[in-house]
Amino acid sequence: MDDQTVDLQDGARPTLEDVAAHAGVSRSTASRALNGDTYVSARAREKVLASAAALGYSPNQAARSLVTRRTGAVAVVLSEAEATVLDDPYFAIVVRAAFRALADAGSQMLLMFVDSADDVPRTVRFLDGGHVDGALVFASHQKDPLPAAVQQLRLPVVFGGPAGNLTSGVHAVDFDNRAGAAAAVEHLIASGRKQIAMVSGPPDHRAAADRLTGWRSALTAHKIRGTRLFEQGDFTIEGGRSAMAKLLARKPDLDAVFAASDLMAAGAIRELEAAGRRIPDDVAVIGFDDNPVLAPVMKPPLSSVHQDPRLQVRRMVETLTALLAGEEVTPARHMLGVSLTLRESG
Amino acid sequence: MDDQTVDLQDGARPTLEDVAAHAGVSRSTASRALNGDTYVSARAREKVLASAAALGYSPNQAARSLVTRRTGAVAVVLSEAEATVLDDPYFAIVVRAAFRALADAGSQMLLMFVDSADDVPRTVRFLDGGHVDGALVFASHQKDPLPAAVQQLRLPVVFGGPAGNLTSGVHAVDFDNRAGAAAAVEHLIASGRKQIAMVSGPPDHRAAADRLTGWRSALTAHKIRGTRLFEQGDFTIEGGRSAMAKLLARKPDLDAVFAASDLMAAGAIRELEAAGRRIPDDVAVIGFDDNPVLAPVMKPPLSSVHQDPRLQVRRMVETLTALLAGEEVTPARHMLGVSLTLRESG
DNA sequence: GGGTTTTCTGGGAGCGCTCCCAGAACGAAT
DNA sequence: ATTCGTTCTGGGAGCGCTCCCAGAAAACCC
Repeated sequence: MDDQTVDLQDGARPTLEDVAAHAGVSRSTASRALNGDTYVSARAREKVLASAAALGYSPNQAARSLVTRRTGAVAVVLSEAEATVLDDPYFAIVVRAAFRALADAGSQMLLMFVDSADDVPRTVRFLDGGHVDGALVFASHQKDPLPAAVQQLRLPVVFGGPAGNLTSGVHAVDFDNRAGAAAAVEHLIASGRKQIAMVSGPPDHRAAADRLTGWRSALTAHKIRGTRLFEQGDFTIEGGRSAMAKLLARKPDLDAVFAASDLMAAGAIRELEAAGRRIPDDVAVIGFDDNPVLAPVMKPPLSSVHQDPRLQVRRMVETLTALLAGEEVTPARHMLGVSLTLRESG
Repeated sequence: MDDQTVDLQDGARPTLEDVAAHAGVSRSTASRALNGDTYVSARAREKVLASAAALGYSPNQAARSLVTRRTGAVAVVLSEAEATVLDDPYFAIVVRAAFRALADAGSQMLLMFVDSADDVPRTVRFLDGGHVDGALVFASHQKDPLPAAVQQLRLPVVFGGPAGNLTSGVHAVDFDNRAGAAAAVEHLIASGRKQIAMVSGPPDHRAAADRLTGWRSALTAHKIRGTRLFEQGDFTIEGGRSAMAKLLARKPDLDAVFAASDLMAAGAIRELEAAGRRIPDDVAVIGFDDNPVLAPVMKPPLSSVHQDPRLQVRRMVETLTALLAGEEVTPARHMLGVSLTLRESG
């Protein structure tokens, strides 16, 4: 028995030194054994591992990151109004998927919300403070100052969706909003609809703008007039409803509506029904997002453009992981395809 | 000008030493000035602050926590099936509120999900690893092994809702599920309903069990029979729907349903309508949670038992903060009141 | 004025870890 | 045996910070 007796204060956490003493080796050897380094004899490794288990050792992360300059944590930043984050299951899915993907990559997820421009300095300071190794940033508004500020930092960052108004030099994983919108409109046209209105989103919102562009381009591609038959909503049910009301006032005989989000589609449907229109008989409705808690359970079930946030997050984490590993990754906007999920509404 | 010239490697982060040199004071004084300690002359404080700003200094968190034994991070652990977390905006609200409350308390939020029992050891190891100062744990299932495991650790923990099967010795902030359920049933009774069925939740789910008890006790308090007229759902729309189908088969002339969640209430309503019942004329329906994205927008708008997750989280953070400050807090289950929000469904 | 208290300052130690380096141990080749 | 290379080990330095302590400086008292 060459184990040494090590007496620990009862409340104290064992240190590497304690493990080493218990195993009868030096601190260096213990460190090497624990970290799987080369040049450790099988005998020493075994003893160290056993001692670590016996003492219930777990390394002090602070001490380790002080010397390795790695924290093992990645920030996930959601720069979005509170209501949006709450109403939209997209973010719940993203957060969830990010946790998984990061955990698999050996990192912890530090979740941060940015509500208003006031929060930006605080957030930037934190990100710059060496608390995290990298960041995944979701900022869909063009006016959002966060992306530009974050990009200044020497911190690996991957954006989800648009990166504010940054167009080049950034790592981003986005959906092909334009193609998705076009696909929805193409379907409406193919099924014989003539007056295809749109409930658009805030023009400041990049994805919303792209969806509007997709709608418009599909119409023009088919030489259909009425590319101004759109009204702006704010991604809420109420906003969708009032936009729909305006559209009905402008064009009572419209026979289809494409909404830039499922929530707005829900509002539009409510307004249409209040106005006595049957769906999809009188008016077909297609949404965007394929909101899993909304689209399938609506009455009628909502057709919607489907996107896969989990895939998006996985791609983002892959990119960030490569960046953290020091690989040379050329900054690029990675485009993810979307598809049309047809249900009963259109 | 008594500032000293400090040359930094261009990529290097300035250290406290750099700031001190730039300000012409010692490292100790710089530290005191930056941390707002006592006994620093106004002159020195100003110079240090100016130098820190000029150099863009931000303290190395690892070095600081190595000596202070504080990480400045708090884990928020959601031990819940993935689907539940996604479908239920309660968690989005909780996460959001926790971020705010913790940020206000000067802590970062480390969000962790525990999907299955397999995740428990990993999570416990992490929490025990000194990465966080404390934890807020949400674990609503009685069989969940996490609470007991976490409670073993010498880590300040506050539970949200039930703490698995732990009943005493824990800090917890819970809602008065029983009283809420009873209030809903009381209202149904008062408005003349005679056959009040219930769509309950999984018996393993503490809150669900309490809601069932509340329903039952309200019935017996009014000497109403039929305390076995309940069917179990699983907190999903589909589960609510099939439970409702069973209830209708058992008692076609029931005139009210209390559901242990809004999602199940939604399923119940769908089934009731499919069976030709009008709501609330034929059957009154009351849910639980007052799900903000669901209850107000349902057709008809759903009456529901309202609870305030934000308040819950704030209380939890208050308790944790006190614990972290070393205050002696007697472990207790803090009960939060709930209220009945009446809309059109019942 | 000397003495005492209060305010302020700088140096040293040390938190627990990783990494570098010199040297020991061990085998294989001369 | 002697040399050489490889494998393995322990000690020392240092990451950037906070805290303790001794001592300097200022302020206040008789």
